[in-house]
Amino acid sequence: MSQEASAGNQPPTIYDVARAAGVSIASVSRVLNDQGNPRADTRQRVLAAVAELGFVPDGAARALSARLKEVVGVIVRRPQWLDGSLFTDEDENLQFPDMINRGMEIVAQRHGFDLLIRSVDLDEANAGSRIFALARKSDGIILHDRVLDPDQLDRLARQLPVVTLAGLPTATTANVHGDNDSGMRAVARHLIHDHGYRTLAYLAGHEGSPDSITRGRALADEARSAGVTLQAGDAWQGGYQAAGGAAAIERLIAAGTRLPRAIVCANDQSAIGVLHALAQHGISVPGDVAVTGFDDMPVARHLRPQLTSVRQSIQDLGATAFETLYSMICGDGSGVRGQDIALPTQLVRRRSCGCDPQLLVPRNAQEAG
Amino acid sequence: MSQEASAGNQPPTIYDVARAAGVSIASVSRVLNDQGNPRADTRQRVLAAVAELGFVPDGAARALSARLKEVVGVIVRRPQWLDGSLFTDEDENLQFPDMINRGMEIVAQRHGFDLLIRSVDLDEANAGSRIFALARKSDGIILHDRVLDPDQLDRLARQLPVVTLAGLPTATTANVHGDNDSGMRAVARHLIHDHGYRTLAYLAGHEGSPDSITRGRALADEARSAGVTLQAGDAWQGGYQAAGGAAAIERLIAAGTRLPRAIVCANDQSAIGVLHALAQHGISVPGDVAVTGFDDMPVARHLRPQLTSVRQSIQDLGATAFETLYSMICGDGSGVRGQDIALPTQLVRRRSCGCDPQLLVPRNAQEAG
DNA sequence: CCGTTCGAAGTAAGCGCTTACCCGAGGTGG
DNA sequence: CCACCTCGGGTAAGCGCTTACTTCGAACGG
Repeated sequence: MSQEASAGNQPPTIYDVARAAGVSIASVSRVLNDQGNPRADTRQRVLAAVAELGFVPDGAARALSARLKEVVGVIVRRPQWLDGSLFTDEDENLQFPDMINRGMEIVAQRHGFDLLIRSVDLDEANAGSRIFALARKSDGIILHDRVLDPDQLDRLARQLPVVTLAGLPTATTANVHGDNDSGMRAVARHLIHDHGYRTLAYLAGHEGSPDSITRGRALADEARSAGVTLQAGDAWQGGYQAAGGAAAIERLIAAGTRLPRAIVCANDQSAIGVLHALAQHGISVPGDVAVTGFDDMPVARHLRPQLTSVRQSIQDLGATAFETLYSMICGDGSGVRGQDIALPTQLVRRRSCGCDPQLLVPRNAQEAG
Repeated sequence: MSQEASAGNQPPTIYDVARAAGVSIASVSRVLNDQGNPRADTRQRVLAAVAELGFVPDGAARALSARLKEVVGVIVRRPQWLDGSLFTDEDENLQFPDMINRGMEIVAQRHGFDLLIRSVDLDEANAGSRIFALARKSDGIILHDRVLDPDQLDRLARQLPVVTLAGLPTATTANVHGDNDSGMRAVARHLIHDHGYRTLAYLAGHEGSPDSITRGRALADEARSAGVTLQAGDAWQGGYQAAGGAAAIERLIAAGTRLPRAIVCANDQSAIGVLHALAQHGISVPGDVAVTGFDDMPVARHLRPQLTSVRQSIQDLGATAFETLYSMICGDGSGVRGQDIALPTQLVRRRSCGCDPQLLVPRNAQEAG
């Protein structure tokens, strides 16, 4: 309590502690890191001095010396803004990555790690260099959503452990994603067999997204084998965003296209836009057109009608990504490099697909899932 | 491209660059930091070597030497979980802090800073020490939502710059918050004078929250001067959470309490719970009871009925907090310490208060706000 | 009783940068 | 023509830790 008297104080260093305890800085370090076995009284004196001074080791010095920063960098892709639309204020687009980050953070804490979060515009010219710069502040990197081309990814992975989310694994990186295939097949079978819909459409996410591609492919496959019609392609691009979903529907209606019986959206966000556009035109959901999402974001159950979606345990996605990265940082991680880790998904039936929630499992059981 | 041949390479150091360029490490450092005026050819050689090797300086070494980590720590309060409720999966509670963080991050980027994010349970015994530990990895700290008691806050602020969000300023810290007072007064006047409601209730946020207290006080003041009844107190605690809002309404209905004409919620999140509970009991909103929120989260406009709320520019809150902290870190910051910075708020009228959106300003203008 | 061993604690060498300081070459004025 | 100044660039001293290596004292056996 003594030398913190005046404001603007520098925090105490290990030297201050050593002096106060009457030992060398090496002893202080040993006590703090449980190395060697100090005599009981030495230990006591050090601990007392630490408590007295409120000493906490400086992160940078520790990192430099121990070659471990206890920080992992996270790169989030900032959505490009679609101007002039109803959904200009698309902050909510980031809810999905934010929830994933939350999952990482909770697990990271258990290992004494923190997350250094940086977002990048994809069209940003130097996105790559900003990612490499973050790398030098971290022990490992988690990349959301395909932010680096394969060459650069490879170069990055050579320097430090890298895990991707919803990307593609490489020889040196691991990838974590929801089980898109079985999730989407469950949606498709439900719409086709349980509801008997014969015309479907797939509103895709952004181009090149492995998630979107896999989901689309699974849906197409199920549609084909059931012999039902599937619309997809250029007219059906939602870009994972509400504005994109709404715009797609507007264009289709303006073009006089006959809408399919059910619209399967690549994620919940774009489904929100679809629901909104349909409502604007007085088209009833699910009466005229059924709509489904993917992700089961918390907002899905607050929509009218409540949105049928595919639940991924979003926090698990983050937690798994972190654990995988951690094993590469601290263990040898040889077992995980190159792996593609799929987490289970589960169809959540609500009103928007045509189901009557009253007839389903009791609400609490369903919601608690 | 030469020494990155094999996997698992260490990134190049400043020594590698110096050797490649045939200069000393000091020259490399000078070129990279624009110190002194190196001869043109020296500069060229260094830059070429940097590009060739893909050199990026190590963050820890730079931080240790320059006494600047270019990192600010952010402490978010993790919500305590309310078990067994419909809203168990309250991930969305973190949407508000996440959006604030987004605002910080965007501004931080412009200054080359990154955010180190850590969440704490309030009931966690060592929340304080975890915050102090984060401090040693950062150049400054931003505290969301009252996570530290005044004594510890003061001790922390002695060691490094601190800005609080929705807290209270101290002699050495600055605080940033939305203008709760005028926002809430706008809600109150609208409900009382425009709609003529004569019985109101205030569903409070969590205890001790300065935001909640200020909002409640403003509402009470307006109610008093208009001579209308205001219910508040123990029965009207929502804890800022949907589950809390729903539970409060359930308890009131179970107790046979007659509901007021309008329920003013401390935030949008708890309003969601209120809307839900009212719907469960077949109570019409806004026909029987009007409901308002606060914050104008993106989800507010997707609710049925759309939620009347008070818009705060959430990202501005974060951006302002960062800029304030930055001026304390890099400038002298003497001007901002002790300040309480209020950002403007704006009433957004939607359906849930009884307004007919069709009669209001055109949708796009309103939504784009 | 002395040589040996063992273990606790001190000494010092980095970790990869920034920067104060110094040196030497070139240009100026007396 | 020499003393002096300028300025680009090298040398080296840290920044605050961790840890390999060393030292020293106590305990032990022969």
